[in-house]
Amino acid sequence: MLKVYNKLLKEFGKQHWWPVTNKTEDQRSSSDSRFEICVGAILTQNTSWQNVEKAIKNLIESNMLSKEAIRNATINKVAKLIRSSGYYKQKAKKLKIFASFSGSISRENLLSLWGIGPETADSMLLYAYNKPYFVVDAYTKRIFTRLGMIKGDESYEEVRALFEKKLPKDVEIYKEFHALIVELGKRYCKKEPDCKNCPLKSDCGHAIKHK
DNA sequence: CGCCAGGGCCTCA
DNA sequence: TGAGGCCATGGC
Repeated sequence: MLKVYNKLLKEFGKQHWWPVTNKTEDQRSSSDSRFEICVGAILTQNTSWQNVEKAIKNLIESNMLSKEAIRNATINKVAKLIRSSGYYKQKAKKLKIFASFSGSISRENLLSLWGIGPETADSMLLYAYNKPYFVVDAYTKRIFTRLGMIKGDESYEEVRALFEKKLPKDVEIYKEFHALIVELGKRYCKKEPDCKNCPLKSDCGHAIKHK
């Protein structure tokens, strides 16, 4: 597991995922940047990050990227701004529900909110709140199934538990590893994988079978 | 034109 | 508790 991480880190370098907006030009507070990460986590559900970036840009330009602004806006107003991220009516509702949540941020509380499932909750906890929850996504399952390290029919929680058991409990490693997994999934371990050029081909039984 | 992207909810067995 | 349908835009 750590070997895979180190290989990917060497191959791709640091990914620096979140926070996205450059904090040089405006003095956004850390709570602003936290909220922005959580918004991104919701908007990117089953959606390419490019489409999400446009939506976030629209929110910023309308001065709407804050809990208060989203909480006080109508669903339609939010929906219009985030249209490019897809599923925009659902996501507008999800954003409003999250922006209206005033309890403490725990995994259990996040999961109790409509629109926040395990991956979104863990993304928020890890990237916005620096808590050691490993984020499992479709790429993670696909890649580690092909690597032969899981069977592929495990539940989200089972896969998460495996990673958290195998890896040192280190937030920075969790953040970087998940980002690297996404990068490998996008570049090589696609639905139709490009095994020939994959940096993990020497470790991967799947790559050997598929020439 | 078809396929898919940094999922989650609902329904129905 | 798990499979299948649904949500929707934009890039290639």
